[in-house]
Formats: sequence, C-alpha cells, structure tokens
Amino acid sequence: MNEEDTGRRLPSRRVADGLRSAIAAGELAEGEKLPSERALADRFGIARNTVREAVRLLSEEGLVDVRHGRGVFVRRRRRLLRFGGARYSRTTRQETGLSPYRAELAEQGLTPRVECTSIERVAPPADVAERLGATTDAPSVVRRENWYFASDGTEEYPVQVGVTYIPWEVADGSVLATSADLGRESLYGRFEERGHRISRSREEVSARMPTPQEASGLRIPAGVPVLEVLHTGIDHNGLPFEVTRFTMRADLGGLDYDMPIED
Amino acid sequence: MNEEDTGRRLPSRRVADGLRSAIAAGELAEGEKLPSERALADRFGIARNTVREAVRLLSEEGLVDVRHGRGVFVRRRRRLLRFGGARYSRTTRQETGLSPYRAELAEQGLTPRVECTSIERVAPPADVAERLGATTDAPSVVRRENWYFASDGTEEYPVQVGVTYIPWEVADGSVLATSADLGRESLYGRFEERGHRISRSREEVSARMPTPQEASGLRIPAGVPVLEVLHTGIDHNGLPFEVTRFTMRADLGGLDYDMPIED
DNA sequence: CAGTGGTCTAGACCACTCA
DNA sequence: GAGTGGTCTAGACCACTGT
Repeated sequence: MNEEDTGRRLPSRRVADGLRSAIAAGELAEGEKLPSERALADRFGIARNTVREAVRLLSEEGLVDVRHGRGVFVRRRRRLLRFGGARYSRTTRQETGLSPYRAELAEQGLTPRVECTSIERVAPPADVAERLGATTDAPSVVRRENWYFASDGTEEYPVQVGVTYIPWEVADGSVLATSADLGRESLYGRFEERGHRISRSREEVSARMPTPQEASGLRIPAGVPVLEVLHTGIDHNGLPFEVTRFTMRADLGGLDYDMPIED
Repeated sequence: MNEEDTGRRLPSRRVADGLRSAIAAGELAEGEKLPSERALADRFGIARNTVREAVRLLSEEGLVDVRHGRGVFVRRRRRLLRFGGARYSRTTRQETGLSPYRAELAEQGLTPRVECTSIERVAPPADVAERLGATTDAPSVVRRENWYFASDGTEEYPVQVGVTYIPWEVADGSVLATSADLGRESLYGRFEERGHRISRSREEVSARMPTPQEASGLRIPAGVPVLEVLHTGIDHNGLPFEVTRFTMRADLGGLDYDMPIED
C-alpha cells in the first residue's frame, strides 16, 4: 500500500484510497484480512475513529466486509447469476428437466436448494391485488414463500426470496394450496392442471436498498442493493392467475430478457 | 417525536428511531428541516457525534438528505417512472408520436429533456464488443452518449444516461455517426434507413451502488442504487446492430416488461 | 456574520471471537 | 484473556450557506 500518496487529501480519504488501490492491485487478496483499525491508526499517525471512517467508506463501496470481533476482510466477488425471461417457457422446463433456477446454478457449478417456508391463506397486498383484480380486504389468495439458496461447496448462502400469490379459486383443491413439496419442477405444471397455461409474463423491475429485515434474512453485505421483480403470470385468456414478488441480492443475481419486438 | 421510547437501545438508535417514526407519522413532513445536530444533541443529552451517527443511519436508509451548511431535510419521495420493453416497437413510436421516454414523463406531468453530449468513434468495451461480435482493439464503433432529464416545474434533475454503441458499418455515412440532433424520435428510425429493423431486444438487468462519478453526475442521493440495463438490438436477420447501456437512478425509474411466453 | 454540517482527536468502555 | 470491531464523549477547527 502506498502510504505517501497525495498531500492535501483528508486523512480518512488518504487511508481509504491507499487501501482501495491495494485491493485493486491485488496486494490485498480477496478474503484477506486488513490490518486492525488500531494498527492502521498507529501506522498513519491518526485517530482510530478516522481509520473507522475510511473503513466505512470502503464497506459502503462493497469492497470489504467488516466482522465484529474478527476483523475487516476484502470482499470476495462472485459471478452474477442471470435469471431469464424464458423462466416460464414449457419447452425450457422440459428440455433441461430442471427449473430455471437450478439450471442457471448448475451452469456455474453451484448447488441449488429451494425451500418453501410457508403456505398461508391471506389478504393480498395492494400492488398484488391490483394485478390480480382482487381486493385487499379478504383472504382471497394463497401465499407461498420460497427461499432460494446457492452453495459453492464451502458455504451456502441465500440468493433470493420469491413470494407467490395465487387466487383462491385457482389454488383451491390443488396441491398449490396445501403442499410445500411440488417436486423439482416449478409451480407452472400445477397451474396448467388447473387450466391456466401461461401465455404472457409481465415483469416490473425496480432496485432499492434492502430493509433491515431483508438485509439480515438474505445476509446482504453492506453496500449491496436488492432487485425486486413483480411478476404477473397471464394465461391464454388474458387472465392473471399468479403474482410473484422476487427479492434478489443484486451482488449475486441479475435478469436477462430476450423479447420479440412487434412492428 | 417520541423522546421517551425504549430503555435499552443505544442512544444513536434511539434518536434514529425517534426521527424515523416522526417522519413516518408525518410529524416531519417531506422537505422539512430536522433540528440541527447540535440542537438534537442538547435535547437528548448526548454528544454531537452520536447524533451524527443517527442521521447517517437515516441518510443511508434514504429517508433524509444532508446538505452541508444548510441542514438535514426529509427526503421527498417521487413516483417511479416505468420504462417498458415496448420501448422499441414501431407501433408504439407511431401511435404516440413520442419517444417512450417522453411519453412516460408526459403521463406523470413531467417535462422531459434529452441531450446528446458526445458522439465519438471508439473501441468498444469488452461486454459491448462481445454482444456486437466485435473486437476491443480497434475503433470499430460509434459511441453516442445521451442524458435524460425530468423537470417538475420546480427543478430539473437527471434520470438516466444511455450510452449507445453502433458498429461503424451501420453508422457510416448516416447521421448516426455525425449528428447530435435526431429530432424527437429515437434512433430507431435511422437504423431502419440503414436496413436494420429491430425484431428482438435483449436486456440484461443488474443493480448496484453508483460509482462516485455516477453519483455526482446523476446527482444520486445517499442510499440510492442504480439500475443498469445492457440492451442489445437485434434485426430480422438475427444480427445485433446496436448496444446501449442505460444507467438509471433507481429512486426515479424502473422497468416494465410484458413478454409473450412460448410453449 | 451566525448557523449549519464535515472532519478529526484522544481517550473510554462494551460486545464479539478465538485460542 | 488478548485482540478485534462497536459505540460514545467532549471537545476542536474547517467548509459551506445564507443574511
């Protein structure tokens, strides 16, 4: 790390710059521990709080992870998973025999796990109700919450949560309303059994910082936003039969749409 | 604001919680100025640095804007603009007579402005080259940089930047390579004149915190990520003829795709 | 100019991790 | 228990904004 550097910059920025370029140059490798805050303060002849300010800047830039009682570590960068708009195509499902989530992870040598953590009958939130043409004042939908994990052999980490809302008329009497275990295929086979074959998918995408709950649930590091996708499945009669809200760690996942453009 | 609150919480969190709920309850209205750091420190009997920590938390949550020399203000929330996948459809372009950007802003009563800030012949970045089937070691593309602004009557603010890369063979001899002023229609009319009518659009979406340059250029407030869309326009022969990288403030804009799903 | 946030200091004590 | 980050204090001075 270059400790001379410039003259005029503020001490906290000087330290941050030094550490940043050391990381960029690979002098501090991924996963490596930085010197302790006290050690850096000594070395630069500044107060510990000033070092903490520098570390905070790097942490917000997503360059380091600060771990209480252990130290500050250079953050490991992961390859981005790409989830496509072809997610719901029956051909895709049948060709690979895998759900798109499992297929994408397999391609990157990761082990997927999907867990359905709850199935409830509830009143839908306002934005979901609007898209389903339902009201918010009655328990008119089944809510299924799914957690998606990836494991690289060393550790397993959450990638996204998907919360699916299904009108009660669609789910009633089917495993959609009752069973957490739908096998390795996604929900879509079950919708077809109920007479709803998907013909259009609407996806509304936004990004924001996670809420504190999401940050801890998805174990989101500092300086990482979430992608939120509000997906609506529409059948051949133009009826919306399912809405899913995906909340995805933006450092692990992105989206990939390939769409025909009509004249 | 409720100053009693809980007992055990840390002082910085107590103050942050108090301010947060005052904002949520509307006791502190949008645009309103919070008490100064020194005033809050006095009122709560804590050090000014502790108040600053509380304000920093709120700022990172995107609830307040801190303005040097002026004060801390409750951030104004804006409605999200939605940019659709139908952006490139010729019908859409002709029906409205407006570019999709202008149409979406008009719908929300905002005044759009689009400015082309540079046209250069350059070597494409790696990801763009890959999608165009070009190489990165020759100035094989025209790079057009467009800034998109919105004005609500009070102030004008940047919404997104779009950087378009066009293979030299496509742009050569056309205004695509030379003119900043393409009129109110988007680029797509010009591509058609050159024999490239769009038939497919691929859009790769990701989210991340802005770089310091992006943060200042787009005037992005604290705690706001950017959406990055790498768009590839593909013609009826399956040839990519244009790649655009959109970088959008995630507190102002989102995406809205409506796609057919093939069996 | 007064008032605001921005940075820094030199300490103190607490909470967590690991040997 | 030694070492790490987490929080807090009570001051100081600087930089920016507005009157």
